[in-house]
Amino acid sequence: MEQSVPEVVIRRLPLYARALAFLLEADRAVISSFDLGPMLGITPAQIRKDLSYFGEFGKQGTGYDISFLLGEINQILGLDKNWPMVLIGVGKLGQAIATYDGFQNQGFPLVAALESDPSKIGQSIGNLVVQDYKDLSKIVEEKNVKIGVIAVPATAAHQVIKDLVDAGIESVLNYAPIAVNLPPTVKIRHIDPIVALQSMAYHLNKRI
Amino acid sequence: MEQSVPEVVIRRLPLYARALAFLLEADRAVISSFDLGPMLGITPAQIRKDLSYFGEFGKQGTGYDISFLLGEINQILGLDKNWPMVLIGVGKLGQAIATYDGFQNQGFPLVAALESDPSKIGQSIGNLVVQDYKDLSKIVEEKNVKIGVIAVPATAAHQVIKDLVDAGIESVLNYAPIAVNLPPTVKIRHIDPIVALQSMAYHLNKRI
DNA sequence: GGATGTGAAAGTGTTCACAGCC
DNA sequence: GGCTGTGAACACTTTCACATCC
Repeated sequence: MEQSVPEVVIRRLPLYARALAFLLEADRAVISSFDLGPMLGITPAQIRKDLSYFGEFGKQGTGYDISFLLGEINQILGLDKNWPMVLIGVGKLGQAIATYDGFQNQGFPLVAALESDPSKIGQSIGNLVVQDYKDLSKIVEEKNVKIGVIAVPATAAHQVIKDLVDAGIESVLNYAPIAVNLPPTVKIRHIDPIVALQSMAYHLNKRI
Repeated sequence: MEQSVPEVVIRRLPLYARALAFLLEADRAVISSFDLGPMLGITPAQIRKDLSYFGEFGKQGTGYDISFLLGEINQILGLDKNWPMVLIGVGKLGQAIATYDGFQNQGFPLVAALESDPSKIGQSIGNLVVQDYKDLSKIVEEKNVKIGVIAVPATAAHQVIKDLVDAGIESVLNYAPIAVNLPPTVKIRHIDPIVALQSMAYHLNKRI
């Protein structure tokens, strides 16, 4: 049962949740680790091991009840709750983020969009009115925000991350092309297509 | 010297390259692993170990010549070359991708944008004219494309990935919310902010 | 029979610590 | 003195293989 759960395991849980949601949608009721594994490119043993960190969810000889397991994973991840987010930066990228409805739909609604450029403050994007970056702390506190989304230029990103942490943010979704050193209490995930491409380029380059 | 290089190491090289480029921009000439590590949240020992897979680039007592090391890493990753890419899907996300100039600037130019929706074929986005998805293989061959970028809905993504592989694509940058099982000769990287958020939600949820 | 859950084994990746060099 | 490069030690992750249960 529950010991300290490896970070890699936590990163795979969302993939399980998504696959289970898909199967449920397709009216499947039960799935075994042997059938789920190939769908995700993960070995059946790994799926079973991963789930064993949190409990015993399957039935021997049968597999996992999809609806039940999905509910359990959603609860483990906290996806049964809403996690309001604040967006920093409403340039081109920030606007794309603000008008993407996937965040809202998946329980991660943007509740504020902040900018320091005065010419942008007061503008509407999506269903938000752009607010002054200076009000960050106030907004984070008032709306009980734990997640910050960074869509500012690389040059500004380090300062913004510092400010977010000072304001009490505990998780950062970072679209700026930078690396950072944070206290382990603050989690960060980088959305960085260039870095992704560069690591694939290595493999392409090898073949020549 | 060079043995088989762990995949994690290859994924860190782009971060080293970016940091070195930044330092070079700031007119720094030399850096030690002890100074570079904290910038990236990576231990100095790891940086040295990573680089040791490819050769000996530093000077004892001094550190690394930034310009030289950057050049070496760029060469290892193949960033001294251009890697043309083909985009599949020109919906909202596809359009954002097509008009983002970072790909072009970093040596990953989009050379074609494909769609199967006839109403979109012929439209201009960025500096491209949307072409028929049916011509995928032809375009990949003619323009010697090795990288495909997927910006289609989840429901279509599996088929598109199959088609890309059949057309000879070796690397996939996937923006669709799916997981896949591919032969190890084909590399894939997922850009998936929801999955990133969900794994952070776990840590937020734990504290409650 | 067919699948889970899990210790033990194998395999990877990271850190240590120090000889060697500038 | 200061820093690299690297075997060896350690830590973490995955896979195996099997007892257990439906």
